[in-house]
Amino acid sequence: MLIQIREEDVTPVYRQVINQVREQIASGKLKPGERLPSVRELARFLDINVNTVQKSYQGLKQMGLLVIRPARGAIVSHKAPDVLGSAQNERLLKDALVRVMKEARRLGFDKDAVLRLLRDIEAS
Amino acid sequence: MLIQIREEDVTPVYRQVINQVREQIASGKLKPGERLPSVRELARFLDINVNTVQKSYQGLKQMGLLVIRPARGAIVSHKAPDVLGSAQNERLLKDALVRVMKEARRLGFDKDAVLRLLRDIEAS
DNA sequence: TGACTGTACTAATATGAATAGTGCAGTTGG
DNA sequence: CCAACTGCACTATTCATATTAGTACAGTCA
Repeated sequence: MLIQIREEDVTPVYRQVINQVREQIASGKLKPGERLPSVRELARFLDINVNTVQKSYQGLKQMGLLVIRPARGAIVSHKAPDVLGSAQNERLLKDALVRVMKEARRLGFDKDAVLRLLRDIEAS
Repeated sequence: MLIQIREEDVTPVYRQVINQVREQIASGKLKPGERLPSVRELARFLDINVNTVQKSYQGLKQMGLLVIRPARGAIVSHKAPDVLGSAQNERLLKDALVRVMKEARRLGFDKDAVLRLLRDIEAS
C-alpha cells in the first residue's frame, strides 16, 4: 500500500490519507478483506502522528470502507465496493440534495441559483 | 434607525447589524433612497469598530439592499423591495447547503463531487 | 508474557473568522 | 481653499475551531 503525503498540499494530512486509501480501494489495489497497516506502522512510515492515521481510519470506517476490530487491525470492508459504487453514500447525499432542492424551490430558487450558492459557500 | 447589539448573542456583531438593517427595510422603517448613518456614526453609537460596520454595509451592498458611494454615504437601494423576498430565504438555503456539505465531506465527497451530483438531479 | 492492536485523553499548533486601530483619498458645504 | 465629513485599504489582535501530536490504557494473540 503506497501512500505519500504532499507537504505543499493544503489538504489536511488525515484527509490525504483518506483520499488515497479510498482511491486504492476503488482501483482494486486494495481488496475487500485485505488488511491495512496498523496505525503505528503507517504513522511511522509517513512520519506523522498515530492519531492522525487513527483519524483517517475512523473516517474510512465512517464511510463504510473499513472494518476496524480493536487490538486486531483494520481490513477493507466487504461492502466497500457497494459503498464506492456509489450505492450507499451517494444515495444518501443525493436524497439530502433533493430535499434541499425541494425546499429551495418552495422559497423561489431555481437550480442554477442553488448551484451558485453552493459554489460560494467555501469561497466566502 | 434603531439598532442594538446583544452581547450575549453568539451571532457575530456585523451580522446582527445586517439582520436588523434588513429587517427595518423589510418592515418599511427604512425606505428606498433613505440615507443610512455613516460607518463612523453607527460605530460610535454602537460602540463597535468602524470596520465592523463597514463589513455589515458591504454585506448589505452585496445583497443589493444598499448603494454605497464612497465619500458620500450609503442609501437604501431602490431595488431593495425586489431583493428582500429572496434575501431572507437565501440565508436559510445557504445554511442548509453548508450542512449538506459537512455531511458530504464526512462521506468522502468534495465540493466538485457535490456540485456534479446536484447538477444531475432532475429539475422537477 | 511480550509485542502487537485500536482508542481515549490531553496538549500543542495551525488556521481562519471576527473585531479593532489607523491612515488615505475622495467629496462636500462653508 | 479648507475643515469636516465620507467609504475604504491595510495591518494587528483576538478568538474559536480544526488539525496534529504526545502518551497512557486495555484488549488480542502467538
